[in-house]
Amino acid sequence: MSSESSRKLTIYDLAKLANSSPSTVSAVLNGTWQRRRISRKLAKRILELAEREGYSTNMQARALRRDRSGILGMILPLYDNRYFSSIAQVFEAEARRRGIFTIVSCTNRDPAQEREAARMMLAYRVEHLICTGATDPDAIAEMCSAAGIASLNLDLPGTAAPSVISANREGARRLTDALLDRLEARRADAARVLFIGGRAEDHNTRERIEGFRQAREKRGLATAPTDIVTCDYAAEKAQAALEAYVDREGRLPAAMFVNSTISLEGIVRWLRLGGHDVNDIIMGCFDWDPLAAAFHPRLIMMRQDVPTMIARLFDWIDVPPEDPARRLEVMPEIVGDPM
Amino acid sequence: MSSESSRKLTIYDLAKLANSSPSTVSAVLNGTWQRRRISRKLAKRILELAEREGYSTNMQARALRRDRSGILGMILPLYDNRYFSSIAQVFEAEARRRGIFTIVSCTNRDPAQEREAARMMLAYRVEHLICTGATDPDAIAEMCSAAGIASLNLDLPGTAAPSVISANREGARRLTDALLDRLEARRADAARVLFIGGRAEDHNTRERIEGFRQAREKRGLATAPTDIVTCDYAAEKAQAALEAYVDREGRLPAAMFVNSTISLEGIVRWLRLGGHDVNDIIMGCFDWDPLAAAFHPRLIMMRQDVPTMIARLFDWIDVPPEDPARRLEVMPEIVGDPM
DNA sequence: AATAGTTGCACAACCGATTGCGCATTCATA
DNA sequence: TATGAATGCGCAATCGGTTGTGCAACTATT
Repeated sequence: MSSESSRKLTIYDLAKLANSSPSTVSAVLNGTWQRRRISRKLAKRILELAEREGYSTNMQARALRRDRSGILGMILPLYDNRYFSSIAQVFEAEARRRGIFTIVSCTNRDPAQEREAARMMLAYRVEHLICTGATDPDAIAEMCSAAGIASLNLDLPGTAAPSVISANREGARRLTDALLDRLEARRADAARVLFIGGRAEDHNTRERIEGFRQAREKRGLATAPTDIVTCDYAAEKAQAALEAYVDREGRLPAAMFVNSTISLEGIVRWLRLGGHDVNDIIMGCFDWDPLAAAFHPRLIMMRQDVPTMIARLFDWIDVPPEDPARRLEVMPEIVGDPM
Repeated sequence: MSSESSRKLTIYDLAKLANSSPSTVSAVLNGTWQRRRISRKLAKRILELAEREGYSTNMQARALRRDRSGILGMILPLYDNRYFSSIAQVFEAEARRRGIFTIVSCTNRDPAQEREAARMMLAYRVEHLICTGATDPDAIAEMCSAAGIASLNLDLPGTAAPSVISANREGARRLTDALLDRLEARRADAARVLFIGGRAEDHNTRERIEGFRQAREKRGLATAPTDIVTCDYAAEKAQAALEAYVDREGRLPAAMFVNSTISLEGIVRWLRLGGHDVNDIIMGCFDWDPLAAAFHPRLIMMRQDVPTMIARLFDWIDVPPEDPARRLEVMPEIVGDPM
């Protein structure tokens, strides 16, 4: 804490102050001093000195020499929903617990930004790159493998790197079951169930649609193409899509499978604006938001198990799977009173 | 893209391939070649070569030599609300536009984590450190100035570094005015207005309380200590605090000034659980969340002007203010039909 | 043809840490 | 007392860029 003289303190300065050598100081500071047979006494003296002078290792120099940055990179579509923000937070927390530094960058579901962010992360020589919800995970996996850096996919799977994702199909089956149970309890027309939100070309949406279809099929219900509206995630798109659906059908759906909280926002807004009671429609959302739950306690939500997903991710950071196309599904949890 | 032979390509490899020297390659790649009088022809050849071979600058080496990392650091309490997540996103977007790399770290409103994150960022030699909503901004500002690194505060002000914050007092006055207008329109008892959420020791909460008080005073209304409950931000705390208030007063408040969406969550949940109609209470929230707005269109919200705040922040990154205690207030915007 | 100025590039010394290697001491053993 | 092993530490090369300096070769000037 003393002598904030002018420039940053280096191991050379410390060596001079301690009447020792830079290599010794280095060994002491990075904990390899026993292996180098530095005496405990000298080590202690140097450590105290470093502490007193407020020394901090220059990570650039260390990274350069070690050829490892000690940084973990993650790219993320957005921060603005509970799922992704929780991914970022849990990821950071676990990394911090391990003393690893993280760099998180959001890329707005835009393939060009994803590539650009990946390029930057590779330039900073991150040790692993986690691609979360990437629109083109394989493109990034290839950039990484060309650079000799391991990459992992999260949330949306790829074929060129191992992937940890939610069990979308099974989760969707369960969510759909819950919706259908409620419809039966209410003796409503189980045909009028609408799946809304997401992208047809995105793996998770496809899986959820398949789960939706299977759950209905099991009860002898057919699913028509008009029952499924993959209008992208944005609130405005969901709003417009619901309006179009109601125009066409002439009435509201009896139940809805909403594919994200962001879509939910548009749907709730449209219902409000039209003077409808949100509670008249049985709603499930494949996502979780506590504020939505507070406002609408009858809303059924699938909460994706972020802590487990991140834990599996770190398992693979520790021990990379041999199969580069390895895929692991983590079961999400249904929240909100199912009946 | 060719020859992903084995190791990462360096300027030495490129120099050999181009029959040139590392210094020339370096100058070409970082754009200083004209100043060094490298011929246009050679520059072009080297650039093409680098492109073809997929060269990427080792940022650690560059940072070490230049003694500047090209990284901007930000610490943040959390990602899980729209205000902070939007700060992170807008900050990143602007930095990306300028070709600057960012590192964002969330520190859970915990002073120890804040210091630890700051220490890491300083070790990575960030060029500026932005402290957002820090519980102890001055401690971090001092760490930074000891390390010779500029720091700025965002959202919560400090005295040791310049601060960009919301105009909390004026915003709170306006929000309170809107609440009181509605109360009058409804001929409800304007005395029963509750300010809830936040921390008494935090600058923003104090300012908002002062604005709340002033707006009421202007209408001849006194504010009692029991009208103000700074129970921290967490949903559970707000829930418990509201319950205690209602127990004591024997009835619900006529209106509420809720100090954050996270507190709002607890309040709405408690009202729902108690079977109350959320619409019976006139509510304002000093924060903004589109999902809440969709569910509760009568809710009045103050949306903090994140784009402007970030723009001012970058103004100060470009040209640091002379006064280290400089403070700038950015006006938030009232959203939701005021009447 | 001699001199001065310009053009075009390469040399080599850094930046701050890490690490293989080797050289003095000291200690144990014969 | 000589010999071998163990102890304790410093030397110097290295990671991959950046940048001050210098030196040819070429052009313009008188």
